Formats: sequence, structure tokens, C-alpha cells
Amino acid sequence: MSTIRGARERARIEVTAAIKDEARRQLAAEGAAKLSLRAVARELGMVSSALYRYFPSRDDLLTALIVDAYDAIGEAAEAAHAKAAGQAAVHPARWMAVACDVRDWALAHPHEYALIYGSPVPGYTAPQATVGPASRVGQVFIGLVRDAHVAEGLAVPSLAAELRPEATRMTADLAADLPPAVVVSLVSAWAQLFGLISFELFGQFNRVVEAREQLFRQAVHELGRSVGLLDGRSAGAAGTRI
Amino acid sequence: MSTIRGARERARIEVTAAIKDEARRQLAAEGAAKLSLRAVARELGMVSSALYRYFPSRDDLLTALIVDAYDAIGEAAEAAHAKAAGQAAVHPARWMAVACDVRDWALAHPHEYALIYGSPVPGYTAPQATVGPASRVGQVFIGLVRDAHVAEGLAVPSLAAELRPEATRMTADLAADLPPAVVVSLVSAWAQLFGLISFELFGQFNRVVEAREQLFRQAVHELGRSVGLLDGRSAGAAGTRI
DNA sequence: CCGTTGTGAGAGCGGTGCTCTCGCTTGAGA
DNA sequence: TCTCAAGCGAGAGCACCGCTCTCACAACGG
Repeated sequence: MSTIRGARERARIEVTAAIKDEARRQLAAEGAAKLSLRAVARELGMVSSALYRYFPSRDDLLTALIVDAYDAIGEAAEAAHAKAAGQAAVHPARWMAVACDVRDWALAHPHEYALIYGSPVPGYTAPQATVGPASRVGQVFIGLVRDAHVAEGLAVPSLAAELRPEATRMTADLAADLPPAVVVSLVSAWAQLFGLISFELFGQFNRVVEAREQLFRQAVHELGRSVGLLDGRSAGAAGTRI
Repeated sequence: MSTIRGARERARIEVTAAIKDEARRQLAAEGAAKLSLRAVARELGMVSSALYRYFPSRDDLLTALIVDAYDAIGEAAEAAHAKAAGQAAVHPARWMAVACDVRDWALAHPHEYALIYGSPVPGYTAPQATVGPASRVGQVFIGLVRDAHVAEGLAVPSLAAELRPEATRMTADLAADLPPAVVVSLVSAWAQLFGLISFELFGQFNRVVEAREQLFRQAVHELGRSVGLLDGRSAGAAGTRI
């Protein structure tokens, strides 16, 4: 698979990478809306039409960046989980660690975050290639909760009757070994976690919240409880810092 | 103030409104990124340069649409609150009604929602004029919780020590008559609520969640509890539908 | 009545995404 | 080893974009 096929193939791979790198640079500098094929080509000393040999359209270049961004934030989450698990931290602490590292990644890469968790671009519909990388962060949280379930059990939250069919469907799709009520809470918590990050990053907290990290930690702690993570052995005060 | 000043002024008001209407139409059809001054002018039978008599730049037109969108969703929230309060519903039910109507507005106006709660446009920084309208939805929730506090009290959540200074600051800014811990929870709940809506609207729930309204209701119910709203007189099961 | 002021039209600037054609180079198969 | 299709970059060009400037006209206030 990874055999060296020849100078041509090698050059193609290198040029493709260079285009993505420059595009990512412009993305970080100016945001997705100002990403310009011509500007990328100019910076690379190419002519704009040559770029179309590598990406059929601007949207395809954006798709590549989207996939990369999903992979990057997914990798950050996986690394945070691995590190926290390696330190044998209790599960609420792991939950907190992963959430904080996801937030840190978002703060460090605001435009890439906006690309994947912000408003979708106009006519653009996410191609199939993005669904795998897009699920990596969620998979980390699922794995974390699964570990907690196996290791020390969960305080299974209650589940409205009307939500039961959907809960069983989601459970079959996402984590068949978890209680349906936990899966529902987990999906809700997932959306709410990114709601906190998005509000901070997109400026809704301007002039409202100053101590954003502390607020985030408090909310994430509460979200961990809502999915059933047990606070160590005995239940401490709800608001204690982990 | 509202005297009829003459044909010129009148025409200006009408043309300005027509431009905004057409722009909103294009916004709904194609999204903010594809909103084109030339296209708006073309549709209105004007020449593009004439538009600059009414809006100094494309960004100014966008700002006007942003303010309108904030006002629209704020108005929806206020109407929902007034209606629910008029029906003398218990406070968790009012909370649910407002949240659901906000979500309904978002589903009905996805592009306008994306304009105000999605990724900010590249170089654009929200002008001062937007902060008033932007706070209307939040004010509704604050008022609702204040009513509950006065009428039947709140189950004040716990508050981490490290968050106390920020909590008192926010309380002074937002709702001096509410317990600081409630204000913190309320701000968190606010962000998390829009996180749920954004995930649904921006496609993160695709292939994951089907019964979105039910999931939303369950999460909103839980958020209401998290800010201290009391479940009627006695505490029912956590997951019961309101 | 006259001059100021608001207005629309038009041309034009530099930019964009994208297409097409034209040669050159590369590399695999005859 | 030669040949020829495929890959590639350059360039011209299309239709669009936001925005600026000038010019002529119409409305309006003094």
C-alpha cells in the first residue's frame, strides 16, 4: 500500500499536503469565508487553475480541512482520555479532563472549530467521508462512560416514557452495552458540552461571563453527574471541584 | 418623532425595508455566505451602487439582519413566556414552553438562527447595537426564574468556591435579586440549551438522534431542575414529562 | 426661485471560483 | 528502447462579487 510509486505520485502527495497546509494557515488567519483558492495558489507560487488538479473545487478543499479538523479534535480527546486513564483517575476526573482538553483544542483552533461545529456552509452537505472522523470525540465519551459502567457502575438517570423507543434505537447504534437512559443523557450532555464551548468561542459570553473556565468546569461536572458518573465512592457536595 | 417628514424620507424608509426583506429572502434561501448585494439590487430592479445609499457595506446589511433576527427570536421567547404565564402554568412548564418556542423559531428560521448563534463571520465584530436585542431571550429566562423565586422559591444549586467571585459579579450584572448559584446555573443552562438547538440544526444529530423534540424536552426539563425550578409541589420522578 | 442635498445610473477596479485549451513532462507498456 | 496516453502547469477567459467614483437629475428648504 505504502510503496514508493515514483516521483510523480510522491510529488502529488507533497503538493496536496502543501496546499492543505497553506489553506489551513489561511483558515486560522482569516476564517473559512475568506479562504481563497487563488490566494492559496499565489502563496504557493502556482497558478490558480493548477490547484484544480488536486482539489476539484473549493468545497472539496474545505471538506479535506473539515476531516482534518475532526481528526485533530478527536485525537485530542483520545489523548486526553488515554492520559487520564493512565493516571488511574476516577471516572468523573477523566470526564473532566477530556472535556477540558476538547475545550482547549477549540480555544487554540477557533476557526477550525467553527468549521466543524459552527454554522454549516450554505449549500454544502457533509460528505460521507466526514461521519467517521466526526464521531471520534463522541466515541471517547462513550468509551469513558462504558469504562465507568464496568468498573463501578452508574447512577442510571430516569427516562421519560415517550423517549424509550428512541433510547433503545440509539443504544443499539451507539453503545449496546449501556443502559438506554445513560445513552440518552450522554447524547444530551454531548450537545450541551459543545454548546458551552460554542457560546464561549462565538462571543455569546462577551460582557456576560468572565471566568469561563470555571463556569465550564462547573457545568461539565454537572453533566458528568447527569449521565450517571459516580462521584468517587461517596457522593460529595454537588459543586465540589474535581 | 414619528411625524411624516415628506416623500423623500418616506421613500427612504420603504426602500430600506424592501432591501432588508429581499436580503432576508435570500438569506433564507441560500444562507449568509451567499447573500449578495448585487443580487439583492438586481431583484429590486436597482443598480448595485444604489444600495450603498442605504447600507454602507455588505456587513452593515448583515448587521441589520442580525439585529432583526435577535429581535425576532427574543420576541418569540417573550410571547411564549407571556402566553405560558397567562395560563398560570407552573414554572417548569413555563420554562419548557419558552425553550420549545425558541427551538421552534430556530427550526423555522435556520439561516437566521445560524446568523446569530453560528460561527461569527470572519472579520466581523458585533457592533454595540446588537447587544441589546441579543439579550432578550436571556432576559426572558431570567424573568421566568425570578418569578419562580418570588412565587415558590428555588432549590438553590450548590456553587463551587472558585466560582463565587464570578457568581457575585454576574449576579450584580444580570439579576441582583437571585441567588448567585442560580445565576451561574442559569447562564450554563442558557448555553447548553442553545447547544442542543445548534447541534440539531447544524446537523450533528444526523444519523444519531431521530426523536429530536423528545430528546430536547428531556434535556430542557433537566436543565430547569438544574437552575432550581421546583417540580410543582412535590418532587416527581426526574424524567417525567411536564 | 435658487442652491443644496439626496438619489440612481453607469463605468470601472481588483478580486473571486471555475473552465478550457495548449504545450511540456513523465512513466508504463509495446 | 521507443511511443503514446496520462498528468501537469500556465494562461486566457467567463461570470460573478464588493466597492468606489463621477455624473445627471429630482426633490426640497431657505
